[in-house]
Amino acid sequence: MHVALDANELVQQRQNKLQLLRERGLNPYPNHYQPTHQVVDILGNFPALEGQEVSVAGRMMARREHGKAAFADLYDRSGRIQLYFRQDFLGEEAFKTWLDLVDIGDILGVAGLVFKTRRGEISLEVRQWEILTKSLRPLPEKWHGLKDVELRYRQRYLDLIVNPQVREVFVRRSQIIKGIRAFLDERGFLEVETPSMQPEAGGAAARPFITYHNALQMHFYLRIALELHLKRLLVGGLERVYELGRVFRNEGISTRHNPEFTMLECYQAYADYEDMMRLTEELISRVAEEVLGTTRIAYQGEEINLTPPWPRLTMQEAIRRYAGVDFAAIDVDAEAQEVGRRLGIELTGTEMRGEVMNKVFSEFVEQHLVQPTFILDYPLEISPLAKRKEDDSRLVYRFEAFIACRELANAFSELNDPVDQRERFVAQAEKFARGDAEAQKVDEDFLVALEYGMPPAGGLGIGVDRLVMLLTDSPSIRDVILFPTLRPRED
RNA sequence: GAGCCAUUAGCUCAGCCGGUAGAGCACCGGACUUUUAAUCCGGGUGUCCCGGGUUCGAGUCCCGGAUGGCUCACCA
Repeated sequence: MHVALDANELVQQRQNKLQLLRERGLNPYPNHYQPTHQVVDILGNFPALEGQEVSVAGRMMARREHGKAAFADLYDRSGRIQLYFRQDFLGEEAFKTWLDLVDIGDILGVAGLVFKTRRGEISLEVRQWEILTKSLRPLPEKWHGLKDVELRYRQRYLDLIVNPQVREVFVRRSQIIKGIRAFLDERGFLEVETPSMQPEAGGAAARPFITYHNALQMHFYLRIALELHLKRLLVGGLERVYELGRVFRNEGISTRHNPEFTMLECYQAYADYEDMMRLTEELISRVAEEVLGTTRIAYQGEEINLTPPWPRLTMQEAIRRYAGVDFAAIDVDAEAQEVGRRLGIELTGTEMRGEVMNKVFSEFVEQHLVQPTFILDYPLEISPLAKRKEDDSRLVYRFEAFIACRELANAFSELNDPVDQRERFVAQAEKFARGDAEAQKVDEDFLVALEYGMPPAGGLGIGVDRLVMLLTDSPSIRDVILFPTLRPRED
């Protein structure tokens, strides 16, 4: 891939042209160019601009030669405009130089008169042109675009140049994130930033990345969640906070998992998980409405209706419905394992009741949750940071939102009892000691914060990349991350 | 981490049963002053992913490796 610059003839030809430009006194990399218009301004204001002189800057992407005249396509960030070059308008020398020394892919500034061709296309009759950047490598083909997915990810700039749909996805991603901010800001949430490098990685069940700080002579973990620091801010009285932040999980890569990804977490004092359900469905439907103009979307051929309210189903009901077993009647771990095995689930024999429940859920229920659905009341064993239910101490006030069979949001009434929290951490630490690399450890610093008193609160986490996938109809998370994690290529 | 698939010109791809490398676009030379996948004439530009092996002969068959994709595992 890292072909030496002189490796092939096409590059050599361009380098020769670069040299010739310099010899003719043209700077192939000038410092400055000030276009008067963007392409979209010209296309959108043709009646007012017809016959006027304007200038635009952008990348030349196609050329159609006709002897002593030629057409070219110029793209800027707003769109494409056709350029018309004529020898008798430019003079023989300027015309020939453009013809001989400018290539597809070069970045140009052009000034000329706005007109419409015989075929009705708004175009620019070029009176002056200058090269703004000489391109030394040939671009991928215009008709088929760049298809090689490996090149698309490794050289995303090429993907963006030649595949216009790709740009659309990332424009939309930006709009989605802006929409999330606007929604939360309106409701009085304060956007904050918390550390990415932490002495312990907590707040989720995941293996962390480790890094090393030289001056402090110690290891840090890259965060796997935003949770524990945001809750410290509730203790501090901020009451409504959110962070849109990158988190890092040292796990496998798939169409739904990138090692670094973007999470939204928000926390609201004096709210519970019911409030967070309403917040979740309002947030997602509102963002869809803003970005797509509708809450009825298509994802990979499925019609999905995001209009609130979304149906709610407890995890036990869902399992009863789709797997035909009733965990409410099961109390001991061994009995739960027996039920799991009968359903064909592989178990090691160390699973607790709630862990079996979760496996059964994943295996039998998730595949049915195409339309937005809240699954509520999760087992306590797999929810060490959520508040215990008052009417069933085996469960917690927690829900996940599923859309298109995928977990999109995870939320709960936050556990603020420091004694209970310590016990949960200890249980997690025991699992870690038994070899569960994803279990959490006791976060003493966080416990001290809770001991000062955290108000009752609801918290919500949303996988932003997965939301963007949903709203851009993208099948892979790599389609919504500009530079997804890849193994570096050895040469 | 496992299974399957892919890797051939700058890009998109073909290449049969093993016989010495092909197309379109791009590019180079020529013609052409309103074309738009411009057109017409001429030109193939290559580490067939890498390394071994089998064979008279390997893009093709076998083994190993690299990278990527999909599925699975992992991801409460």
